[in-house]
Amino acid sequence: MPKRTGLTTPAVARAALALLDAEGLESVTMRRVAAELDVSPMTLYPYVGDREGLLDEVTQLVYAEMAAPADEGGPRETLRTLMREVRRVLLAHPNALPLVARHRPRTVEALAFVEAGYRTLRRSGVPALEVARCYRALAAYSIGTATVEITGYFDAARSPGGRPPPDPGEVAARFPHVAEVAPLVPGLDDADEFDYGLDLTLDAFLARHRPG
Amino acid sequence: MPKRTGLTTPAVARAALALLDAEGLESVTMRRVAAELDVSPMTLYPYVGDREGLLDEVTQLVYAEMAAPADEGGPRETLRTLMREVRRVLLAHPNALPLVARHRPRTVEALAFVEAGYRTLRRSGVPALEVARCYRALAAYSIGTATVEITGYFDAARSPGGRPPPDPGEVAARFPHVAEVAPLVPGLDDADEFDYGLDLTLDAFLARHRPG
DNA sequence: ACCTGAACACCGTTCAAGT
DNA sequence: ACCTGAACACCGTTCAAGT
Repeated sequence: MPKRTGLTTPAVARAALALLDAEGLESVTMRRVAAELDVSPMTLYPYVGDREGLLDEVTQLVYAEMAAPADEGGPRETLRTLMREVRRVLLAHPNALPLVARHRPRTVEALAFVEAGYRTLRRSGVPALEVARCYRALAAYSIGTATVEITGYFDAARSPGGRPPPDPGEVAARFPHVAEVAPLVPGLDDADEFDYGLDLTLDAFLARHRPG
Repeated sequence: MPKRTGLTTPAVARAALALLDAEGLESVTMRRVAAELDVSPMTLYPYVGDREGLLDEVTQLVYAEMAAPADEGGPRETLRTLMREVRRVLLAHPNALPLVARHRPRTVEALAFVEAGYRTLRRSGVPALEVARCYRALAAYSIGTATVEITGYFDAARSPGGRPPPDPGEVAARFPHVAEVAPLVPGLDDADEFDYGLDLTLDAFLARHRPG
């Protein structure tokens, strides 16, 4: 639809992604993105619909960065490679995590990666309905583990505004197991835990569908 | 610290939670919550620090609604009950999901539930470090599955702003497995898939720590 | 000590107008 | 047809002032 500015939807999304990576989600405003592109804020609307439409386009760019794995080796290895690629891209765009959690892959560029996952499972003989279940579970796994890792869910330091935490002595007295175990959680290695949980899931799933 | 208004931090958080449930996260503004309590916006600041502090307090209220399970039966049953309780509360406050994803349990009221989970595993003989790993994995599982379920991640209808989706014919031609499998995903039963994935994880985890 | 009003520096989006 | 400026109805937060 546009002409005079030479703008395109992906160009707008790319400017927004750069802003997202550099300054965070709350800095991705229609006005800031427009300023970055040297146009008036209202110019963006025909290209992206509204702010949430822009954020969806940004999410599609992130999905498009996930490279489909080569289709060699067993399904277990291929899916592991695929899931590590998801983790790699999400860690490269940590501020995009809330967007990935609410916009699924939709464009041709983004769906190539999804196709690879479905194809791997179907070719190894898993029925279509079971592939759907596995895909849903792996999507949840990606989002959940990335959230825990990226937000620093268990990092002690984060106490964002509000009241100070309750007296540690009181916590220790009332919740002895929290006192014992909680300090161990932030010391876990993110990559190790990712592989650990993924292997549990993949092993259990593929065992149910072993040919014969 | 306050006096003349009779306000307390939990009272402010309760007003904010009511607004969150009724109108969504973007309606939970300092000005709206203050209006609900018939005070000036600036009155809230001593009670909650800033907006994110208020949202953290709201999150603690949500965690506090998760009832600790009775400590009877095996760890598998107790953890299953506990995880279903997490799901129940998150579905009761769907708009709180992004908050749960960035604020962990912190208050005495919220930690009682966490203590129950740790205690169950420790009492059944799992070493503390392994309990930490299991807790981290279950937190990720809760957040991931709740995200997929609550946001309607796979529902076809959601196309939030932006361009129309690509031509379905083109998608089917280029991505035959997407065309075959993707329509099956939204038909899955959320509760069934929750239990399915949870059982996979718990079975695999507890098998590694069976006494003897 | 506790609360507030005005002000500052922002938002997304509508709408009428410009080229 | 494409782009824009002004305006509307909001934000969070700072600060000086009131009681």
